[in-house]
Amino acid sequence: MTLKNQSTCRLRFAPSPTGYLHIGNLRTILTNYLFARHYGGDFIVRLEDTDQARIVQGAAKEIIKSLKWAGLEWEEGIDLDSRGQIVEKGSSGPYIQSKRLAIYQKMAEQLIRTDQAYYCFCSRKRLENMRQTQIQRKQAPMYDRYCRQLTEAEIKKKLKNKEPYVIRLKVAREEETVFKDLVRGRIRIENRVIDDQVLVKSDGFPTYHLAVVVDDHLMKITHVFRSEEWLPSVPKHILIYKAFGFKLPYFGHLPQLLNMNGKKLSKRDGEVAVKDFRYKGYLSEAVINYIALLGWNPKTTQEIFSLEELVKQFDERKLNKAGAKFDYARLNWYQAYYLKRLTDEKLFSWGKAMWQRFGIQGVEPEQSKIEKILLVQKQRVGEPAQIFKEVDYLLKPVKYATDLLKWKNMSQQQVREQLNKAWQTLDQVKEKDFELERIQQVLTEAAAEKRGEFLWPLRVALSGKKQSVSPFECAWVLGKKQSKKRIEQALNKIK
RNA sequence: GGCCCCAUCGUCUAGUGGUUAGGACAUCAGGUUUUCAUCCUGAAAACCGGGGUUCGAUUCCCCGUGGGGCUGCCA
Repeated sequence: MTLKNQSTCRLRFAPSPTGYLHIGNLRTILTNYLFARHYGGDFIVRLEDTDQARIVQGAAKEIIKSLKWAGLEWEEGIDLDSRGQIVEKGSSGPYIQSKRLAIYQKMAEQLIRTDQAYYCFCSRKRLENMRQTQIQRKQAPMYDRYCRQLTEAEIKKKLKNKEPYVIRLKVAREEETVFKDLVRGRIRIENRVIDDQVLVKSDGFPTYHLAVVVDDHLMKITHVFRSEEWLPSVPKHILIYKAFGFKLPYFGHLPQLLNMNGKKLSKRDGEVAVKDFRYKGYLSEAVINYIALLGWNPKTTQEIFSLEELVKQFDERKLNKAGAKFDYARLNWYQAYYLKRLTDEKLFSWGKAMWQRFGIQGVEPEQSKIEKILLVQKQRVGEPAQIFKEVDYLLKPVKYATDLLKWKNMSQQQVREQLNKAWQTLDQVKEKDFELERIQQVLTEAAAEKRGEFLWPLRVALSGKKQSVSPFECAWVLGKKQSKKRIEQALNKIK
């Protein structure tokens, strides 16, 4: 039933520019993307800006940026040009719904001509009163179809008087809608629970229901994966498809992303915008890998997937039905995994941006020092935003209690001897040889059997901390001069 | 209220009409290490409940329960 080895499948992502791209939304997009790529089809990005009141300036651009950050590519739809302006590409456009109003109007009128839709002149007040009465009577709130009974003459008169109207779909309530969902299998809904859906609003804009059907048809969309909140709307869509005589696409309704309390993941649960993950330093590889496995898995024990690997292994039959809780701990594990494996080039460019956001105020280290810190810290993971703060002792002067220099029951005299030895050892390394490997080698040799006695005071002298990165790494990052100076300062403290 | 969807360790999940119910994250313990982290080893940890079908149900069916969603001139 789903096409295999067919190059003509076309899938889309159709965001509303009402806010930033939500992480749950990215997961849904990813499913569409993986399906399109796996079967060699097209991926399209269309803007659904039919709710004029809720449009947020700049949201569309931000959404596109998030998609690009995630590493997704598409052949048709809206995109950003080199100056960051929204442009359109592809031959099925326009891809912005507000530019397609004439199309929807024409299609809606066609439904009226064929007696499958009708004008409704009911005021919002009447609708609201009706709804309240129905709720009080414990009835399902639904339009009472008052305007279905209007005569031809009445309608003409009202239109002539420019009375505001909407266009509603005529739903045959005695029938039932049955369809096969790609994720959930057979679903049956009785039409008596389906309202005479508004297709065109009084401002002339289509509702989602009309626009999505018309556009998906005109843009030849073959498969639609979307969040399960759309499941109850499917009969409406199918009814519209049938009213037009359009061929149905395949639908697949994906479970939602939940917070750790099992509720729909929302802003209250922390930052859920894709751009926030990016800002905080999460790598797109980690985010993609993690969310791909929320609701889908390969049925093997493989946990690590690149985007390419996901495309290759994608199988819509392996999509899950149950909602998945978003667990930051697991995302962090992926983050650690990918951070460690970043090429130096990528690590440095990532780190540069991280320093700009989360660097230490009042300190402006050389680029090479930041790079050394990155190389050290990538092994130690933790919160991306803490990467520099965790090692602030390498960037700022240190303060510590003299006693901290003592390893177990060492005497001051012993500490002094060990620090002197460390100083001399480092002093003998030439400036140009002052690399991590060399430092580790000479210090380890100098320590011989007494690693604790030698390395602990040295590490404290260099870091001022009970817990820190290794003394080798401290010395390497600080450089020869700074390292010697810190050892001297430690020696002064125990005079 | 009505309708729809869902249900395996704390979390993401694998799996089967008969399994020691598997893996990963997190947790805990031990090891490595100058400390912390990493890393290695190990442990604890689950089939929502009740009926039915069956020689036998976590698995199939029904009913509950719980959770989620929809019920807008939002999407």
